[in-house]
Amino acid sequence: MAGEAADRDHMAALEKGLAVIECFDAAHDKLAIADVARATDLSRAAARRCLLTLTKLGYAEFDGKFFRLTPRVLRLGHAWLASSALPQLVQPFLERLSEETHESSSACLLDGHEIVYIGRSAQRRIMSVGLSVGTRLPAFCTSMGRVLLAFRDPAEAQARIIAGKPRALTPRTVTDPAKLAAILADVREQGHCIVDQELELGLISLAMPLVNARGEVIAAFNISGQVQRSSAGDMVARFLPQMRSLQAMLRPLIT
Amino acid sequence: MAGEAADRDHMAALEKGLAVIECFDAAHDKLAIADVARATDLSRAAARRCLLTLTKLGYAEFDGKFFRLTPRVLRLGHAWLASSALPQLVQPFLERLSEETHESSSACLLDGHEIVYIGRSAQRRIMSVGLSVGTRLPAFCTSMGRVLLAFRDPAEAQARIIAGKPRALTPRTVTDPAKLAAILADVREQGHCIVDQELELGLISLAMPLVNARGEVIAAFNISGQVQRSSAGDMVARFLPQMRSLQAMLRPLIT
DNA sequence: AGAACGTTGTGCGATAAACGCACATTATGA
DNA sequence: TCATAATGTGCGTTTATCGCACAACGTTCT
Repeated sequence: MAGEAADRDHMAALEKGLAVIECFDAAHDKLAIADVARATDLSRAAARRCLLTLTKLGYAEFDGKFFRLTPRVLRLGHAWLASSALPQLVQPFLERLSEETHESSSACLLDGHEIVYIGRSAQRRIMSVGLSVGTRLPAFCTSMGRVLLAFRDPAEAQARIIAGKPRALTPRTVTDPAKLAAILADVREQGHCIVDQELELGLISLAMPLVNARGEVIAAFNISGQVQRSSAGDMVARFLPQMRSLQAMLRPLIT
Repeated sequence: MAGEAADRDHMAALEKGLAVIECFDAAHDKLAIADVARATDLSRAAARRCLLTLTKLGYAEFDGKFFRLTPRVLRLGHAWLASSALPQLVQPFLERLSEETHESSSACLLDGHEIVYIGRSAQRRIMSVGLSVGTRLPAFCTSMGRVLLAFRDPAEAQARIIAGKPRALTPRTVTDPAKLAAILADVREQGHCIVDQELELGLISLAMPLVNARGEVIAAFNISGQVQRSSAGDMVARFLPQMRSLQAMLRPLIT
């Protein structure tokens, strides 16, 4: 067992196939071969081979003109959901929190410069886009994202922010890395983060870290509501105690 | 444009990689190379190449001994969730139904001989296994599965049942294809299906089809509870009206 | 109608990528 | 301590993948 393996063995076909799956999204529910080739930067022949293989395996279907994913691809994401303890652990707590507060609550992880939802209990539809497990949002302008960035090495957080090329999503979005660094320092000190309409106008959100038994921040959870129902100050006053209690309750349960 | 393409181009590497991802599940959250090779019937070398590639792409991680999936694989399942209208449409309705009834409700599709959860609102943890979007259960012994089978061609339903090799999950599970066929006929006639502790002891579930604007059955939804809280008859009496109302409400909204 | 364009399916030779074996090395456990 | 099993690496072989070129097809112009 000597040094690390060279990247000599790199299954290119697998990489291409996964890219093909990922190029389907809300705006592109059905795609022709040429569309996929363009979206993935593959040759038409390669895109076609991928799509044909995916169809043969049941992950996609073809109506003679367009390809479309099938629910079978859920197996892939579910492989992680089922094999990871955290989502199953936090989901019932989110549901209770959501029921008690009559607001939506979520939990997520940091992945690169994005946050990934791993649990959610919605009270009403609050955002224009639907949120669900697996949804990804930019970390720099979300309450949970800022929490997760705040509890990392500042240089690394900065790098992740810049890697995400922050763009303003509302007139209130802070995109300047220096200002964000100052905000993260505050978040780290206070132990929670509130984001007021920086992701979407009318949306306000309060997040806290999820800490494991060893004291490491491994995820974040939040409560979000509409600004006309509660101001930022309101939310902190009304929900922070319950959130702290949930945080403490989960801490010894997370390995 | 002549006859159908031969399966000459079949990207074997893609098939293997997807199989590797899917071999992770609740019972196998971290796997060594040899474990994956056994689970997928690949050679150790091939399994290793897949895992290395997945790691390089960020879908898996390696701690020197075991491989583990990362939340990045959620991108794959999310590609379908985002590109399909149905899950986003039904989720808020499930949450309302669940809130009104104080019981858990779910929606699912039929995929082969299994049902796939595409939405869920849990009121409390009722099953020993955690249910979430992407979870798969056998169709033949679940209320939603029987609904979805009942509204298909009986011969096809029969074929799907047999393909699934029905096994009894509780002492009450019906596994005989002939008896199942009779049950499906009843379900079709009544328009709903109740399953009483055939999936798990103590669990009782009432399902109905989700019908689109053209009158086609495309999915199913259910309410499930614990037998000590409500008998089968209770559930039909208490929940059927609300479920019928939800069914009618959704019908014109589903394309 | 006819032409020009974009898209698709197919075949094929060339290339490199994936294969699977063997060997050395290192845990793990009886 | 020895035996078993798992891992990393290298290499010759095979075959899977590539990307081009061509023909067929549908659309949209003039």
